[in-house]
Amino acid sequence: MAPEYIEVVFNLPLDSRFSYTLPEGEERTPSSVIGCRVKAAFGRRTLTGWVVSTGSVLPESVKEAKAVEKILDEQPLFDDSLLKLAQWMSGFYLCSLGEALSVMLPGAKREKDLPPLGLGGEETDHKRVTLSDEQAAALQAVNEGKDSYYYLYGITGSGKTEVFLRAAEEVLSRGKSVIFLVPEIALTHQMVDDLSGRFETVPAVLHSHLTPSQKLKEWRRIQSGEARVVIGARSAVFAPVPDLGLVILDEEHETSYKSGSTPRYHGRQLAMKRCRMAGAKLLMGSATPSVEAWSLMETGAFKKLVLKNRPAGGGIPEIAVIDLKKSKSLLSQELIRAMERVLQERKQVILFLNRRGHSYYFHCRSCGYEMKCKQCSIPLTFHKSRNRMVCHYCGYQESPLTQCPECSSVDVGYAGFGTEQVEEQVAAVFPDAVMARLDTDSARKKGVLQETITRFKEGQIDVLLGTQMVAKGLNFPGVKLVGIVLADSGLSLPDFRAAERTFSLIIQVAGRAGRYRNDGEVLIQTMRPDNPAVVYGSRTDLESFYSWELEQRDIMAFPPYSRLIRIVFRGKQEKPVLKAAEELTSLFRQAGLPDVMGPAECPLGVISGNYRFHTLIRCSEDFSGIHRIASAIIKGTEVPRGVYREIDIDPVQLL
DNA sequence: AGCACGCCGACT
DNA sequence: GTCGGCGTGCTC
Repeated sequence: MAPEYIEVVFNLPLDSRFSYTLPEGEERTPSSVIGCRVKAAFGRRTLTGWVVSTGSVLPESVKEAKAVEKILDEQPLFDDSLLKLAQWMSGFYLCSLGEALSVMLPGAKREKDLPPLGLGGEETDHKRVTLSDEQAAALQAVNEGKDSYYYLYGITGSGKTEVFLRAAEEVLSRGKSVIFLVPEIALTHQMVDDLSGRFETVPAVLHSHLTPSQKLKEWRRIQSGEARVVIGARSAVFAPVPDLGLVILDEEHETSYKSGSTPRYHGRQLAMKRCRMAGAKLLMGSATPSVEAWSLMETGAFKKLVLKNRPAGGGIPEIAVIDLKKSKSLLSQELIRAMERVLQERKQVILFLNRRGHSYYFHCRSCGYEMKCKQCSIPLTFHKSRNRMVCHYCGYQESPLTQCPECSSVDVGYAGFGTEQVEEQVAAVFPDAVMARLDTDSARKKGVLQETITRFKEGQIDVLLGTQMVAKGLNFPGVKLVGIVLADSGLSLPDFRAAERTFSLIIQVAGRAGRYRNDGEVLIQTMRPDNPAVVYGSRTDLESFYSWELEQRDIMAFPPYSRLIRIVFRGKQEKPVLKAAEELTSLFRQAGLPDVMGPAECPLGVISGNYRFHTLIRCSEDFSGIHRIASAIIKGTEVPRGVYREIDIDPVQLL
């Protein structure tokens, strides 16, 4: 008997499917609309949902199915393989099927004609370079190997991108498609420029800043097989390519591959799963692999391919560590002298500052009182240009104090530093240097980012002062000196990955300096010159760092020697939040889960007025067994009103 | 997640 | 007498 009903899921935390009939006069069959969106009455409102299956019978409790108001798509948006992937996501990350589908193609509205994206970038000339021996060997290994997962571990400037492109060409020549993942949206444009003209098809671009109609337009171009190369950030791993041959995941170590909201999926994990389901290959790459990836290379789960040399020249820069404890100023004499030298040669300088918050706070010099956000538990950051104290979590602002509320001392003021203060000092020491700032604040204004980068590339700027974003994938030929103003600013975070992040930052930043020249110079200022992340980072000694870090992880039974399941509870009232956390945690313990930690206050105990507690389940063995038990317990419990629960499988941030 | 219904407290 | 608090239950 042909099925009569369509089964629909919604973007709600509900596990059930809801049966509907097709609208009056609909000529399509139920099974032909699987993968389409529908507009349907749901309770007292009308929602958009996804058709995920068909049915011949209604559940016992349902008297009569309503008809769907409208089928929104002519053709399905998801095929069977993507529905299966969504199903897997829902089970693994503990979200509903509707939530999983909604992150795969969020906010898509109606279809209309738009010019395809991906054009308009400057055409780079694609002179065909000859591959070095190790590039050729890596390429051959990927093209001809039998493994599913490949890792291209190569120093900055060793030509990873060229290997990626050749591997993509090979796959395209066999009539298959390629998904190319980059860690953030800003890098998609650069990658589109690099790829345009290189392949016959205009690459499709997918990321969360596209408008819904743009997104849908690209989605259709991919589905139809017109665009066989897809470039995008995390969510592009769901691109509906009909015949997937290869997923490339650039800068594998980047934490932006992990989603920060439900479902908290990891792009690398999904790429692995999708490749396995499609029989495709996954090619990852980085100069500083994540500790997990390193460990998987050692076990052979990832086929390790190494690029040791820089075909375009440029050596490993000289890296000097400066102990900032001995310096009175945040610009040490050594750094100032190095800058003088470089600027005199008319070469460029990048000054790198790790984070803007934390390091620029307002305090009382008599009693140590520190201004903190009343809503969040973190220190307020002083913004001199606006003379305001700002919370970087909730946006709360107030004026700086003139007197200490604790001890009434008037000896209060700001300490530590942010880009603004570094800017001031540089301006004082080098009044003739042209300086620009590149951080999330200044990049918020549209076009400022691109303009600054262009001006810097053209040599109109002498000193570029930046945060995180300067470290990533931007190539500046004129840079001779890179200074890391305070390398260890992340080390005091209560996070087991702090050392890994600091180390990878030093290596990535240092890679900027020597990219195009042999005489690149790197200065690392630090309060902890003896910390292994700093020591091994300054020697570019990756082997030693990973071996030391893996030993620490082993001792502490942290990933990759275990896997974590984190459950966060939050709410405006502390008591019910803690109570809910305690109840679930004791259920975990009663079920005999071996390694349950918590509940404990989160390192950021209050954010935007919400109290936060978390419980960690550490799985040193039998992850899937523990995952199954924990899932059942979580699904079998409810949280009271006003308390919110978030599940994070394989968390990367524990704040 | 919403949105309704429903059952007890202080107010024009 | 009612307006409104948020506990509980349901959505095909």
